[in-house]
Amino acid sequence: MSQGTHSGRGRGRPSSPVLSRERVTLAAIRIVTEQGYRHLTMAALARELGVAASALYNHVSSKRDVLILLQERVNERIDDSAFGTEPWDRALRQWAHSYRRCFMEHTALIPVMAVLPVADSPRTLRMYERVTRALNDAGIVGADAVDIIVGVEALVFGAAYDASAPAGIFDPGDLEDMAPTFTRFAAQRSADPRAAADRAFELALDALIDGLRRKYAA
Amino acid sequence: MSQGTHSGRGRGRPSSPVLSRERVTLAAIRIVTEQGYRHLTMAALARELGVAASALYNHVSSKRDVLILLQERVNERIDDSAFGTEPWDRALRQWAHSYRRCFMEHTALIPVMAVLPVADSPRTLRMYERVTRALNDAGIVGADAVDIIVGVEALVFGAAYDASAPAGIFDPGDLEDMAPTFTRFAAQRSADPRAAADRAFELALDALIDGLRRKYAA
DNA sequence: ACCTGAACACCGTTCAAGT
DNA sequence: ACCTGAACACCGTTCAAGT
Repeated sequence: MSQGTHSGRGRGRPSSPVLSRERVTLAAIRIVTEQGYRHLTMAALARELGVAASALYNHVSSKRDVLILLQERVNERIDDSAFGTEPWDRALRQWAHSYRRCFMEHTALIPVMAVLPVADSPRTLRMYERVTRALNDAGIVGADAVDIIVGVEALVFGAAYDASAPAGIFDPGDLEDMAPTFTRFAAQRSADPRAAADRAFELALDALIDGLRRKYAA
Repeated sequence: MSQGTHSGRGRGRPSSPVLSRERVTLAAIRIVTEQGYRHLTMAALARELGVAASALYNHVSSKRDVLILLQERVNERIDDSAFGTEPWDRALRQWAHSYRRCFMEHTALIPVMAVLPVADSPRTLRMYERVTRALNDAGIVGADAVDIIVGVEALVFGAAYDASAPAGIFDPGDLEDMAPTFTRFAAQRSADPRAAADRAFELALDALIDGLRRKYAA
């Protein structure tokens, strides 16, 4: 579970090492933002850092480990501050919006993130604690509070995929005759697919939260 | 877009070919159900069919193409029949449940499915038409109808991931002190994580649909 | 038209050897 | 402790050659 040989604080020669988990993480972020996840390979990571690929394994245990490091950084930017100031329903809404925005450009992390034990991600755990506490203060306790987190997260992940989809996925092409009603209703989508994805998410999220509000009304 | 050299209906010698898109699909399903997606490689697929890996490329254009074929088969089993008989809100609920059940064991297909143009998937398009039509009959028209599909789908995909997660992902381990409230609320989850995932999905879906029902009340 | 066999350009990961 | 270089066991895909 706990990997990561930390650099030399002991005595002995001070031959300060080139690599560290921190450096690996930063290099990974650079590659991902500049070239995309397709180009994030152990070889590319090593090249970016000016070392042999095998050297990376002194600091991370696998490529999955690198993805977890990356996920931790992305998670850091999710804004959950509203849980301190706003009523729970408004805070939940703001949190979900920020959450989705963070993962829209990082859908490659979703399969990792969605099944990652919280024990391996302190940031995530801290976030969950904050949300749970706010729900608790609002009278939503026990399994229900966790279920709400899980449910909202599910919508967020799915919506992040949708937002990352290429334009025109709802264009039926030459299959139009098969789905005349859908084609007609989906036509506007092609104009601004990004805005359409935003609206779809907002519609679902607002309905979800409205349903929750009603269920847990004070 | 249209690949797939169909087998010989013409004259010439009847040297009936070994492969076909159908056979490739069936072999892929066999591998996936018996060994899991990790083992689905072009080499394994070829071995299963008793041919060279390069032979596959006479029938599919890429591995992604195989995954699309697979997705088409999984999609086939989603039950949308309730849209013919039940009120739209109940039908939506039943559809979402079936949808999630189908993709729980096929989360590997979600990244493909979520960004796949409907023009490449007749089954999906037909399903969308059916849902749209039912919503239309209930007075929900235009972009909203498509947004509802997209929103429900997002929740379904995210929830499918959650349901496929290994047991104990909400166990904080030695980080318990960091999140006491969350730990307490999540404790029950470890007993039966499958049932917990089901409940979380149901809670979110019911809230979502309740919110929609209220918004589009007749 | 459809298949084989060899080859290509990659992957992630391991490990003996060095300092 | 940390790095290199070589090697391993794979990937997906292409293509000339056969029938």
